[in-house]
Amino acid sequence: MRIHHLCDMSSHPPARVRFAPSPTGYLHVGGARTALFNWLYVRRFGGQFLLRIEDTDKVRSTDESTRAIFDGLEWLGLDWDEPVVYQGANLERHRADVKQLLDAGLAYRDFTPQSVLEERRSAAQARGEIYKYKREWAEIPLHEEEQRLERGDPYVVRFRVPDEHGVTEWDDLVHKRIAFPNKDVDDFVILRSDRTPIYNFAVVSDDVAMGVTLVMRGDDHISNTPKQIMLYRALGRDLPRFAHLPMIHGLDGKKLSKRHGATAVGDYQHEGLLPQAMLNFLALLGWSPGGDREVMTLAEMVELFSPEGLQRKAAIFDPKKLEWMNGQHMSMMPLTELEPVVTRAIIAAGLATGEELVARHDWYLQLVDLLRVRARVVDDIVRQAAPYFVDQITYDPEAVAKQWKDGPATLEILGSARDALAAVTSWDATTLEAELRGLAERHGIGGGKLFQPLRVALTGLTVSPGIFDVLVMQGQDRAVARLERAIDYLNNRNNG
RNA sequence: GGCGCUAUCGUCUAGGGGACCAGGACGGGGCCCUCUCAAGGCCCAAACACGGGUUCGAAUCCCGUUAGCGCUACCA
Repeated sequence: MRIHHLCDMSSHPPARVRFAPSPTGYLHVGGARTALFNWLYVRRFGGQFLLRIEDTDKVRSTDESTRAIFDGLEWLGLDWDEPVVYQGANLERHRADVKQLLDAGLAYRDFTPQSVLEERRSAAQARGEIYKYKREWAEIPLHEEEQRLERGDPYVVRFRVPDEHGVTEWDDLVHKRIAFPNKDVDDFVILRSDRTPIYNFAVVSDDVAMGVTLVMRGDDHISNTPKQIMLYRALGRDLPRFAHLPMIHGLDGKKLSKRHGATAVGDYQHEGLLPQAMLNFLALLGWSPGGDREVMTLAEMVELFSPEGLQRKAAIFDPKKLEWMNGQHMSMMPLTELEPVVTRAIIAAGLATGEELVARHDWYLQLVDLLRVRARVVDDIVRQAAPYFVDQITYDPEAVAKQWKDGPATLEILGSARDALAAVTSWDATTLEAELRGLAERHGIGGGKLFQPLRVALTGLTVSPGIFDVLVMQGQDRAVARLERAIDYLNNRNNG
Protein backbone atom coordinates (compact mmCIF):
# COMPACT_ATOMS: atom_id res chain seq x y z
CA MET A 1 0.00 0.00 0.00
CA ARG A 2 2.69 2.37 1.04
CA ILE A 3 4.73 1.46 -2.03
CA HIS A 4 1.70 2.18 -4.16
CA HIS A 5 1.50 5.58 -2.69
CA LEU A 6 5.11 6.30 -3.47
CA CYS A 7 4.62 5.18 -7.04
CA ASP A 8 1.74 7.58 -7.44
CA MET A 9 3.85 10.41 -6.17
CA SER A 10 6.70 9.72 -8.53
CA SER A 11 4.54 9.01 -11.55
CA HIS A 12 4.19 12.72 -12.30
CA PRO A 13 7.73 14.00 -12.50
CA PRO A 14 8.49 17.45 -13.83
CA ALA A 15 8.42 17.43 -17.61
CA ARG A 16 9.23 19.42 -20.68
CA VAL A 17 6.05 19.59 -22.69
CA ARG A 18 5.13 21.44 -25.84
CA PHE A 19 2.17 22.78 -27.69
CA ALA A 20 2.79 22.49 -31.43
CA PRO A 21 0.09 24.06 -33.59
CA SER A 22 0.34 24.68 -37.33
CA PRO A 23 -0.28 28.32 -38.18
CA THR A 24 -2.90 27.59 -40.81
CA GLY A 25 -5.89 29.29 -39.22
CA TYR A 26 -6.94 30.76 -35.92
CA LEU A 27 -6.35 29.20 -32.52
CA HIS A 28 -9.02 26.53 -32.30
CA VAL A 29 -10.73 25.73 -29.00
CA GLY A 30 -9.44 22.16 -29.28
CA GLY A 31 -5.91 23.45 -29.61
CA ALA A 32 -6.44 25.80 -26.72
CA ARG A 33 -7.52 22.92 -24.55
CA THR A 34 -4.49 20.85 -25.52
CA ALA A 35 -2.32 23.83 -24.64
CA LEU A 36 -4.15 24.22 -21.34
CA PHE A 37 -3.58 20.63 -20.23
CA ASN A 38 0.09 20.83 -21.14
CA TRP A 39 0.39 24.09 -19.27
CA LEU A 40 -1.49 22.76 -16.25
CA TYR A 41 0.74 19.73 -16.04
CA VAL A 42 3.86 21.84 -15.90
CA ARG A 43 2.46 24.41 -13.47
CA ARG A 44 1.31 21.59 -11.22
CA PHE A 45 4.24 19.18 -11.36
CA GLY A 46 7.03 21.38 -12.62
CA GLY A 47 8.93 21.60 -15.88
CA GLN A 48 8.69 23.80 -18.93
CA PHE A 49 5.86 24.56 -21.31
CA LEU A 50 7.24 25.13 -24.80
CA LEU A 51 5.65 26.48 -27.94
CA ARG A 52 6.55 25.24 -31.39
CA ILE A 53 5.00 26.62 -34.55
CA GLU A 54 4.80 23.88 -37.16
CA ASP A 55 5.12 26.05 -40.20
CA THR A 56 6.63 23.51 -42.59
CA ASP A 57 3.64 23.77 -44.87
CA LYS A 58 4.72 27.02 -46.45
CA VAL A 59 1.64 27.26 -48.63
CA ARG A 60 -0.92 27.19 -45.84
CA SER A 61 1.08 28.79 -43.05
CA THR A 62 0.63 32.51 -42.48
CA ASP A 63 2.12 35.08 -40.15
CA GLU A 64 -1.38 36.19 -39.35
CA SER A 65 -2.20 32.74 -38.00
CA THR A 66 0.96 32.68 -35.97
CA ARG A 67 -0.05 36.02 -34.50
CA ALA A 68 -3.53 34.67 -33.75
CA ILE A 69 -2.02 31.75 -31.86
CA PHE A 70 0.12 34.04 -29.74
CA ASP A 71 -2.80 36.39 -29.11
CA GLY A 72 -5.11 33.56 -28.11
CA LEU A 73 -2.60 32.00 -25.76
CA GLU A 74 -1.77 35.35 -24.23
CA TRP A 75 -5.43 36.22 -23.74
CA LEU A 76 -5.93 32.92 -21.96
CA GLY A 77 -2.87 33.51 -19.84
CA LEU A 78 -1.05 30.38 -21.01
CA ASP A 79 2.50 31.62 -21.02
CA TRP A 80 5.37 29.64 -22.50
CA ASP A 81 8.72 29.31 -20.83
CA GLU A 82 11.25 29.50 -23.66
CA PRO A 83 11.54 31.30 -26.98
CA VAL A 84 9.16 30.02 -29.65
CA VAL A 85 10.58 27.35 -31.92
CA TYR A 86 9.73 27.53 -35.61
CA GLN A 87 9.85 24.12 -37.20
CA GLY A 88 10.68 25.54 -40.61
CA ALA A 89 14.00 26.79 -39.25
CA ASN A 90 15.11 23.25 -38.43
CA LEU A 91 15.21 21.87 -41.95
CA GLU A 92 18.94 21.21 -41.92
CA ARG A 93 18.75 19.22 -38.72
CA HIS A 94 15.82 17.23 -40.08
CA ARG A 95 17.91 16.31 -43.11
CA ALA A 96 20.90 15.45 -40.96
CA ASP A 97 18.75 13.13 -38.86
CA VAL A 98 17.46 11.45 -41.99
CA LYS A 99 21.03 11.04 -43.14
CA GLN A 100 21.89 9.37 -39.87
CA LEU A 101 19.20 6.76 -40.45
CA LEU A 102 20.27 6.28 -44.05
CA ASP A 103 23.89 5.77 -43.05
CA ALA A 104 22.91 3.29 -40.40
CA GLY A 105 20.81 1.35 -42.87
CA LEU A 106 17.64 2.08 -40.90
CA ALA A 107 16.12 3.92 -43.82
CA TYR A 108 16.45 3.59 -47.58
CA ARG A 109 15.92 5.48 -50.79
CA ASP A 110 12.87 4.69 -52.86
CA PHE A 111 13.05 5.75 -56.49
CA THR A 112 9.50 4.83 -57.40
CA PRO A 113 7.88 7.82 -59.12
CA GLN A 114 5.01 9.34 -57.21
CA SER A 115 2.69 8.82 -60.15
CA VAL A 116 3.34 5.08 -60.12
CA LEU A 117 2.55 4.90 -56.42
CA GLU A 118 -0.68 6.75 -56.96
CA GLU A 119 -1.68 4.50 -59.82
CA ARG A 120 -1.08 1.40 -57.77
CA ARG A 121 -3.06 2.76 -54.90
CA SER A 122 -6.09 3.67 -56.96
CA ALA A 123 -5.88 0.38 -58.88
CA ALA A 124 -5.88 -1.54 -55.61
CA GLN A 125 -8.81 0.50 -54.41
CA ALA A 126 -10.71 -0.16 -57.62
CA ARG A 127 -10.23 -3.87 -57.05
CA GLY A 128 -11.51 -3.44 -53.51
CA GLU A 129 -8.16 -4.38 -52.06
CA ILE A 130 -6.07 -2.65 -49.45
CA TYR A 131 -3.00 -1.05 -50.85
CA LYS A 132 0.13 -1.94 -49.02
CA TYR A 133 3.55 -0.64 -49.87
CA LYS A 134 5.85 -3.39 -51.06
CA ARG A 135 9.43 -3.17 -49.92
CA GLU A 136 10.79 -3.22 -53.42
CA TRP A 137 13.56 -0.71 -52.80
CA ALA A 138 14.62 -1.88 -49.41
CA GLU A 139 17.54 -3.88 -50.71
CA ILE A 140 18.68 -2.41 -53.99
CA PRO A 141 22.18 -3.15 -55.17
CA LEU A 142 24.61 -0.41 -54.23
CA HIS A 143 25.72 0.21 -57.78
CA GLU A 144 22.16 0.81 -58.97
CA GLU A 145 21.55 3.31 -56.22
CA GLU A 146 24.75 5.15 -57.06
CA GLN A 147 23.86 5.16 -60.71
CA ARG A 148 20.46 6.66 -60.08
CA LEU A 149 21.85 9.19 -57.63
CA GLU A 150 24.34 10.32 -60.21
CA ARG A 151 21.65 10.58 -62.80
CA GLY A 152 19.72 12.75 -60.36
CA ASP A 153 16.67 10.50 -60.20
CA PRO A 154 14.19 11.80 -57.65
CA TYR A 155 13.62 9.63 -54.60
CA VAL A 156 11.99 9.64 -51.22
CA VAL A 157 13.51 8.24 -48.07
CA ARG A 158 11.53 5.54 -46.35
CA PHE A 159 11.94 4.30 -42.83
CA ARG A 160 12.65 0.61 -42.62
CA VAL A 161 10.11 -0.65 -40.11
CA PRO A 162 12.00 -3.11 -37.91
CA ASP A 163 11.06 -6.48 -36.49
CA GLU A 164 7.95 -7.38 -38.39
CA HIS A 165 6.99 -9.97 -35.80
CA GLY A 166 7.35 -7.47 -33.01
CA VAL A 167 4.96 -5.11 -31.34
CA THR A 168 5.40 -1.43 -30.60
CA GLU A 169 3.69 -0.38 -27.42
CA TRP A 170 3.66 2.27 -24.75
CA ASP A 171 1.93 3.17 -21.53
CA ASP A 172 -0.22 6.13 -22.36
CA LEU A 173 -0.99 8.45 -19.46
CA VAL A 174 -4.65 8.45 -20.34
CA HIS A 175 -5.17 5.13 -22.11
CA LYS A 176 -2.81 2.83 -20.22
CA ARG A 177 -1.16 0.35 -22.57
CA ILE A 178 -1.60 0.72 -26.31
CA ALA A 179 0.03 -1.74 -28.69
CA PHE A 180 0.46 -1.96 -32.46
CA PRO A 181 1.85 -4.99 -34.28
CA ASN A 182 4.77 -3.81 -36.38
CA LYS A 183 3.52 -5.67 -39.40
CA ASP A 184 0.63 -3.21 -39.60
CA VAL A 185 2.87 -0.28 -40.21
CA ASP A 186 4.22 0.26 -43.71
CA ASP A 187 7.69 1.52 -44.45
CA PHE A 188 6.65 5.13 -44.33
CA VAL A 189 8.20 8.09 -46.06
CA ILE A 190 10.30 10.35 -43.85
CA LEU A 191 11.80 12.64 -46.47
CA ARG A 192 9.97 13.83 -49.58
CA SER A 193 11.56 13.99 -52.99
CA ASP A 194 11.91 17.75 -52.50
CA ARG A 195 14.04 16.93 -49.43
CA THR A 196 11.59 18.23 -46.87
CA PRO A 197 10.68 15.98 -43.95
CA ILE A 198 7.30 14.40 -43.43
CA TYR A 199 5.33 15.39 -40.33
CA ASN A 200 6.07 12.31 -38.24
CA PHE A 201 9.76 12.73 -38.75
CA ALA A 202 9.94 16.47 -38.15
CA VAL A 203 8.00 16.06 -34.92
CA VAL A 204 10.37 13.47 -33.54
CA SER A 205 13.46 15.35 -34.63
CA ASP A 206 12.17 18.53 -33.01
CA ASP A 207 10.88 16.92 -29.85
CA VAL A 208 14.28 15.31 -29.37
CA ALA A 209 16.07 18.60 -30.01
CA MET A 210 13.80 20.44 -27.61
CA GLY A 211 14.25 17.82 -24.93
CA VAL A 212 10.53 17.12 -24.72
CA THR A 213 9.84 14.42 -22.12
CA LEU A 214 6.06 14.31 -22.20
CA VAL A 215 4.06 14.50 -25.39
CA MET A 216 0.48 15.48 -24.67
CA ARG A 217 -1.66 15.88 -27.78
CA GLY A 218 -4.95 14.94 -29.44
CA ASP A 219 -5.82 11.27 -29.73
CA ASP A 220 -5.92 11.59 -33.50
CA HIS A 221 -2.18 11.04 -33.13
CA ILE A 222 -2.46 7.63 -31.52
CA SER A 223 -1.87 5.86 -34.81
CA ASN A 224 1.17 8.04 -35.46
CA THR A 225 2.73 7.14 -32.16
CA PRO A 226 4.15 3.70 -33.06
CA LYS A 227 5.89 5.28 -36.05
CA GLN A 228 7.31 7.99 -33.87
CA ILE A 229 8.46 5.53 -31.24
CA MET A 230 10.31 3.54 -33.90
CA LEU A 231 11.96 6.74 -35.04
CA TYR A 232 13.11 7.62 -31.52
CA ARG A 233 14.66 4.21 -31.19
CA ALA A 234 16.28 4.33 -34.61
CA LEU A 235 17.75 7.71 -33.71
CA GLY A 236 19.02 6.19 -30.46
CA ARG A 237 17.01 8.53 -28.27
CA ASP A 238 15.05 8.08 -25.06
CA LEU A 239 11.32 7.90 -25.44
CA PRO A 240 9.16 10.62 -23.97
CA ARG A 241 5.98 9.68 -22.19
CA PHE A 242 2.77 10.05 -24.17
CA ALA A 243 -0.67 11.27 -23.21
CA HIS A 244 -3.44 11.28 -25.80
CA LEU A 245 -6.33 13.59 -25.13
CA PRO A 246 -9.82 13.03 -26.51
CA MET A 247 -11.18 15.19 -29.31
CA ILE A 248 -13.81 17.89 -29.03
CA HIS A 249 -16.92 17.52 -31.18
CA GLY A 250 -19.82 19.81 -32.08
CA LEU A 251 -23.37 19.43 -30.82
CA ASP A 252 -24.12 16.96 -33.61
CA GLY A 253 -21.30 14.67 -32.55
CA LYS A 254 -19.20 15.52 -35.57
CA LYS A 255 -15.75 16.97 -35.41
CA LEU A 256 -15.91 20.60 -34.32
CA SER A 257 -15.80 22.96 -37.30
CA LYS A 258 -16.86 26.39 -38.46
CA ARG A 259 -20.42 25.34 -39.11
CA HIS A 260 -20.84 24.68 -35.40
CA GLY A 261 -20.49 28.40 -34.80
CA ALA A 262 -17.56 30.03 -33.13
CA THR A 263 -14.61 27.68 -32.82
CA ALA A 264 -11.82 30.23 -32.65
CA VAL A 265 -10.67 31.36 -29.26
CA GLY A 266 -10.60 34.90 -30.64
CA ASP A 267 -14.32 34.76 -31.40
CA TYR A 268 -15.10 34.26 -27.74
CA GLN A 269 -12.70 36.96 -26.72
CA HIS A 270 -14.55 39.42 -28.94
CA GLU A 271 -17.94 38.24 -27.72
CA GLY A 272 -17.06 39.38 -24.24
CA LEU A 273 -16.17 36.09 -22.66
CA LEU A 274 -13.79 35.97 -19.76
CA PRO A 275 -10.61 33.96 -20.26
CA GLN A 276 -11.06 32.37 -16.84
CA ALA A 277 -14.47 31.05 -17.86
CA MET A 278 -13.16 29.78 -21.18
CA LEU A 279 -10.32 27.98 -19.42
CA ASN A 280 -12.61 26.52 -16.79
CA PHE A 281 -15.07 25.30 -19.39
CA LEU A 282 -12.35 23.83 -21.61
CA ALA A 283 -10.72 22.10 -18.67
CA LEU A 284 -13.94 20.30 -17.90
CA LEU A 285 -14.10 19.00 -21.45
CA GLY A 286 -11.97 15.94 -20.95
CA TRP A 287 -10.86 16.43 -17.42
CA SER A 288 -12.47 16.32 -14.02
CA PRO A 289 -10.91 16.92 -10.64
CA GLY A 290 -13.20 14.21 -9.29
CA GLY A 291 -16.22 14.74 -7.13
CA ASP A 292 -18.59 17.58 -7.92
CA ARG A 293 -16.10 20.38 -8.40
CA GLU A 294 -16.90 22.56 -11.41
CA VAL A 295 -16.35 26.27 -11.07
CA MET A 296 -12.66 26.95 -10.54
CA THR A 297 -10.12 29.68 -10.98
CA LEU A 298 -6.97 28.94 -12.95
CA ALA A 299 -5.00 28.73 -9.72
CA GLU A 300 -7.43 26.16 -8.37
CA MET A 301 -7.15 24.14 -11.55
CA VAL A 302 -3.39 24.10 -11.21
CA GLU A 303 -3.73 22.86 -7.67
CA LEU A 304 -6.20 20.14 -8.63
CA PHE A 305 -4.76 19.03 -11.96
CA SER A 306 -3.74 15.45 -12.41
CA PRO A 307 -3.56 13.17 -15.47
CA GLU A 308 -5.67 10.65 -13.55
CA GLY A 309 -8.66 12.90 -14.11
CA LEU A 310 -8.21 12.88 -17.89
CA GLN A 311 -11.09 11.44 -19.89
CA ARG A 312 -10.76 8.99 -22.77
CA LYS A 313 -14.03 9.81 -24.49
CA ALA A 314 -14.52 12.65 -26.99
CA ALA A 315 -16.46 15.58 -25.57
CA ILE A 316 -19.13 17.71 -27.17
CA PHE A 317 -18.73 21.46 -27.03
CA ASP A 318 -21.87 22.95 -25.48
CA PRO A 319 -21.98 26.76 -25.84
CA LYS A 320 -24.85 26.96 -23.34
CA LYS A 321 -22.72 25.65 -20.56
CA LEU A 322 -19.88 27.94 -21.58
CA GLU A 323 -22.22 30.91 -21.18
CA TRP A 324 -23.37 29.72 -17.82
CA MET A 325 -19.77 29.27 -16.78
CA ASN A 326 -19.01 32.81 -17.86
CA GLY A 327 -21.89 34.12 -15.77
CA GLN A 328 -20.54 32.26 -12.79
CA HIS A 329 -17.10 33.74 -13.19
CA MET A 330 -18.47 37.22 -13.76
CA SER A 331 -20.37 37.03 -10.51
CA MET A 332 -17.63 35.54 -8.41
CA MET A 333 -14.48 37.25 -9.59
CA PRO A 334 -13.21 40.31 -7.75
CA LEU A 335 -14.96 43.44 -8.98
CA THR A 336 -11.63 45.11 -9.55
CA GLU A 337 -10.67 42.37 -12.01
CA LEU A 338 -13.92 42.53 -13.89
CA GLU A 339 -13.93 46.31 -14.07
CA PRO A 340 -11.21 46.78 -16.72
CA VAL A 341 -12.90 44.28 -19.04
CA VAL A 342 -16.26 46.01 -18.70
CA THR A 343 -14.69 49.44 -19.01
CA ARG A 344 -13.14 48.54 -22.32
CA ALA A 345 -16.53 47.43 -23.62
CA ILE A 346 -18.34 50.50 -22.26
CA ILE A 347 -15.86 52.82 -23.92
CA ALA A 348 -16.00 50.84 -27.15
CA ALA A 349 -19.78 51.14 -27.11
CA GLY A 350 -19.44 54.93 -26.76
CA LEU A 351 -21.36 55.11 -23.49
CA ALA A 352 -18.65 56.98 -21.65
CA THR A 353 -15.02 57.98 -21.83
CA GLY A 354 -12.34 56.60 -19.60
CA GLU A 355 -12.05 59.96 -17.87
CA GLU A 356 -15.74 60.05 -17.04
CA LEU A 357 -15.54 56.62 -15.49
CA VAL A 358 -12.54 57.56 -13.41
CA ALA A 359 -14.31 60.70 -12.23
CA ARG A 360 -17.17 58.69 -10.76
CA HIS A 361 -15.28 55.53 -9.99
CA ASP A 362 -17.19 54.43 -6.90
CA TRP A 363 -20.52 55.02 -8.57
CA TYR A 364 -19.34 53.12 -11.62
CA LEU A 365 -18.11 50.12 -9.65
CA GLN A 366 -21.40 49.96 -7.83
CA LEU A 367 -23.23 49.95 -11.14
CA VAL A 368 -21.11 47.14 -12.54
CA ASP A 369 -21.68 45.18 -9.37
CA LEU A 370 -25.41 45.66 -9.72
CA LEU A 371 -25.50 44.58 -13.34
CA ARG A 372 -23.07 41.69 -13.38
CA VAL A 373 -25.27 39.29 -11.51
CA ARG A 374 -27.83 39.37 -14.31
CA ALA A 375 -25.32 39.13 -17.15
CA ARG A 376 -23.81 36.12 -18.86
CA VAL A 377 -21.39 37.95 -21.11
CA VAL A 378 -19.75 41.34 -20.81
CA ASP A 379 -21.97 42.74 -23.53
CA ASP A 380 -25.02 42.04 -21.37
CA ILE A 381 -23.63 44.51 -18.86
CA VAL A 382 -23.02 47.11 -21.55
CA ARG A 383 -26.56 46.73 -22.83
CA GLN A 384 -28.04 47.17 -19.39
CA ALA A 385 -25.74 50.02 -18.53
CA ALA A 386 -26.97 52.37 -21.26
CA PRO A 387 -29.81 54.02 -19.25
CA TYR A 388 -27.29 55.19 -16.67
CA PHE A 389 -25.08 56.97 -19.18
CA VAL A 390 -27.04 58.35 -22.11
CA ASP A 391 -29.07 61.55 -21.89
CA GLN A 392 -32.04 60.39 -23.88
CA ILE A 393 -33.34 56.89 -23.41
CA THR A 394 -35.51 55.24 -26.00
CA TYR A 395 -38.65 53.44 -24.96
CA ASP A 396 -38.86 49.79 -25.85
CA PRO A 397 -42.19 49.49 -27.72
CA GLU A 398 -43.01 46.28 -25.90
CA ALA A 399 -42.38 47.89 -22.55
CA VAL A 400 -44.64 50.81 -23.45
CA ALA A 401 -47.38 48.53 -24.74
CA LYS A 402 -47.30 46.41 -21.65
CA GLN A 403 -46.70 48.86 -18.82
CA TRP A 404 -48.15 52.10 -20.16
CA LYS A 405 -51.26 50.58 -21.63
CA ASP A 406 -53.71 52.76 -19.72
CA GLY A 407 -52.57 56.27 -20.57
CA PRO A 408 -54.54 58.42 -18.09
CA ALA A 409 -53.92 56.07 -15.17
CA THR A 410 -50.22 55.87 -15.96
CA LEU A 411 -50.05 59.61 -16.26
CA GLU A 412 -51.63 60.02 -12.87
CA ILE A 413 -49.37 57.58 -11.08
CA LEU A 414 -46.21 58.85 -12.78
CA GLY A 415 -47.23 62.39 -11.96
CA SER A 416 -47.54 61.55 -8.28
CA ALA A 417 -44.26 59.70 -8.39
CA ARG A 418 -42.54 62.70 -9.93
CA ASP A 419 -43.89 64.97 -7.22
CA ALA A 420 -42.91 62.58 -4.49
CA LEU A 421 -39.42 61.99 -5.86
CA ALA A 422 -38.80 65.65 -6.49
CA ALA A 423 -39.61 66.29 -2.85
CA VAL A 424 -37.36 63.60 -1.39
CA THR A 425 -34.57 65.14 0.63
CA SER A 426 -32.54 62.03 1.37
CA TRP A 427 -31.80 60.12 -1.84
CA ASP A 428 -31.10 56.62 -0.55
CA ALA A 429 -32.71 53.24 -1.13
CA THR A 430 -34.39 53.02 2.26
CA THR A 431 -36.02 56.43 2.04
CA LEU A 432 -37.04 55.90 -1.55
CA GLU A 433 -38.61 52.57 -0.79
CA ALA A 434 -40.64 54.00 2.09
CA GLU A 435 -41.68 56.93 -0.03
CA LEU A 436 -42.79 54.92 -3.06
CA ARG A 437 -44.51 52.16 -1.15
CA GLY A 438 -46.46 54.78 0.75
CA LEU A 439 -47.40 56.39 -2.54
CA ALA A 440 -48.65 53.10 -3.97
CA GLU A 441 -50.67 52.49 -0.87
CA ARG A 442 -52.30 55.93 -1.06
CA HIS A 443 -53.32 55.13 -4.62
CA GLY A 444 -54.67 51.82 -3.47
CA ILE A 445 -52.39 49.78 -5.72
CA GLY A 446 -49.67 47.19 -5.15
CA GLY A 447 -46.05 48.20 -5.44
CA GLY A 448 -45.64 46.45 -8.76
CA LYS A 449 -48.32 48.59 -10.36
CA LEU A 450 -46.20 51.60 -9.60
CA PHE A 451 -42.72 50.18 -10.03
CA GLN A 452 -43.24 48.71 -13.48
CA PRO A 453 -44.44 51.90 -15.23
CA LEU A 454 -41.75 53.75 -13.32
CA ARG A 455 -39.13 51.33 -14.59
CA VAL A 456 -40.12 52.05 -18.16
CA ALA A 457 -39.90 55.78 -17.50
CA LEU A 458 -36.44 55.46 -16.00
CA THR A 459 -34.86 52.87 -18.25
CA GLY A 460 -37.17 52.43 -21.21
CA LEU A 461 -37.03 48.71 -20.52
CA THR A 462 -39.06 46.05 -18.75
CA VAL A 463 -36.03 44.62 -17.01
CA SER A 464 -33.54 46.28 -14.74
CA PRO A 465 -32.11 45.94 -11.27
CA GLY A 466 -34.45 46.63 -8.36
CA ILE A 467 -36.21 49.95 -8.86
CA PHE A 468 -34.74 51.60 -5.76
CA ASP A 469 -31.24 50.72 -6.90
CA VAL A 470 -32.04 52.17 -10.29
CA LEU A 471 -33.17 55.43 -8.68
CA VAL A 472 -30.10 55.65 -6.49
CA MET A 473 -27.78 55.02 -9.42
CA GLN A 474 -29.47 57.57 -11.63
CA GLY A 475 -29.65 60.29 -9.00
CA GLN A 476 -32.52 62.60 -8.22
CA ASP A 477 -32.10 65.10 -11.05
CA ARG A 478 -31.88 62.55 -13.80
CA ALA A 479 -34.71 60.46 -12.36
CA VAL A 480 -37.06 63.38 -12.07
CA ALA A 481 -36.14 64.61 -15.54
CA ARG A 482 -36.93 61.20 -16.95
CA LEU A 483 -40.31 61.24 -15.31
CA GLU A 484 -41.01 64.65 -16.77
CA ARG A 485 -40.17 63.36 -20.17
CA ALA A 486 -42.33 60.27 -19.75
CA ILE A 487 -45.21 62.48 -18.74
CA ASP A 488 -44.74 64.66 -21.81
CA TYR A 489 -44.61 61.58 -23.95
CA LEU A 490 -47.85 60.25 -22.50
CA ASN A 491 -49.61 63.61 -22.80
CA ASN A 492 -48.68 63.82 -26.45
CA ARG A 493 -49.84 60.29 -27.01
CA ASN A 494 -53.17 60.88 -25.35
CA ASN A 495 -53.77 64.07 -27.27
CA GLY A 496 -52.53 62.72 -30.57
C1' G B 1 -11.27 -3.30 -46.00
C1' G B 2 -6.99 -3.42 -42.17
C1' C B 3 -5.33 -1.49 -37.63
C1' G B 4 -6.28 1.49 -33.38
C1' C B 5 -9.22 4.34 -29.85
C1' U B 6 -13.91 5.06 -27.48
C1' A B 7 -18.95 3.86 -25.29
C1' U B 8 -22.96 6.35 -17.78
C1' C B 9 -29.07 11.17 -18.30
C1' G B 10 -29.96 15.45 -24.67
C1' U B 11 -24.78 17.58 -23.00
C1' C B 12 -20.24 17.84 -19.45
C1' U B 13 -19.17 14.31 -15.85
C1' A B 14 -18.70 11.33 -10.60
C1' G B 15 -17.92 6.27 -10.18
C1' G B 16 -11.84 2.05 -9.71
C1' G B 17 -16.24 -5.32 -7.55
C1' G B 18 -20.68 -4.66 -2.36
C1' A B 19 -21.52 2.37 0.24
C1' C B 20 -25.58 2.76 -6.76
C1' C B 21 -33.25 0.62 -8.05
C1' A B 22 -26.23 5.28 -10.18
C1' G B 23 -24.41 11.30 -7.57
C1' G B 24 -23.35 16.55 -9.31
C1' A B 25 -23.60 20.34 -13.21
C1' C B 26 -25.63 22.59 -17.99
C1' G B 27 -30.09 22.59 -20.57
C1' G B 28 -35.69 21.47 -19.90
C1' G B 29 -40.15 21.48 -16.56
C1' G B 30 -42.36 23.09 -11.75
C1' C B 31 -42.39 25.72 -7.06
C1' C B 32 -40.32 29.44 -3.57
C1' C B 33 -38.22 34.37 -3.15
C1' U B 34 -39.98 38.91 -5.68
C1' C B 35 -41.50 45.48 -8.36
C1' U B 36 -39.29 43.12 -13.57
C1' C B 37 -35.08 40.28 -15.18
C1' A B 38 -31.28 37.66 -13.27
C1' A B 39 -28.98 35.37 -9.15
C1' G B 40 -30.24 32.03 -5.22
C1' G B 41 -33.13 27.92 -2.78
C1' C B 42 -36.26 23.50 -3.26
C1' C B 43 -38.48 19.70 -6.41
C1' C B 44 -39.38 16.72 -11.15
C1' A B 45 -38.24 14.13 -15.85
C1' A B 46 -33.73 12.05 -17.79
C1' A B 47 -28.33 7.34 -18.38
C1' C B 48 -24.72 2.47 -17.13
C1' A B 49 -25.13 0.83 -26.02
C1' C B 50 -26.26 -4.67 -26.76
C1' G B 51 -25.00 -9.90 -25.80
C1' G B 52 -22.16 -13.32 -23.32
C1' G B 53 -18.83 -14.58 -19.49
C1' U B 54 -15.73 -14.17 -14.50
C1' U B 55 -17.68 -13.57 -9.42
C1' C B 56 -21.56 -14.98 -3.71
C1' G B 57 -21.95 -9.99 -6.01
C1' A B 58 -20.42 -5.93 -12.04
C1' A B 59 -21.65 0.66 -14.35
C1' U B 60 -16.83 -1.09 -12.58
C1' C B 61 -12.93 -7.00 -14.83
C1' C B 62 -12.77 -10.26 -19.60
C1' C B 63 -14.66 -11.60 -24.58
C1' G B 64 -17.74 -10.62 -28.62
C1' U B 65 -21.42 -7.44 -31.36
C1' U B 66 -22.92 -2.70 -32.75
C1' A B 67 -22.02 2.40 -33.34
C1' G B 68 -18.86 6.75 -33.47
C1' C B 69 -14.11 8.64 -34.30
C1' G B 70 -8.94 8.37 -35.89
C1' C B 71 -4.81 6.45 -38.84
C1' U B 72 -4.05 3.63 -43.18
C1' A B 73 -0.57 10.16 -48.24
C1' C B 74 5.84 12.42 -51.07
C1' C B 75 -1.21 16.35 -45.29
C1' A B 76 -0.35 18.04 -40.48
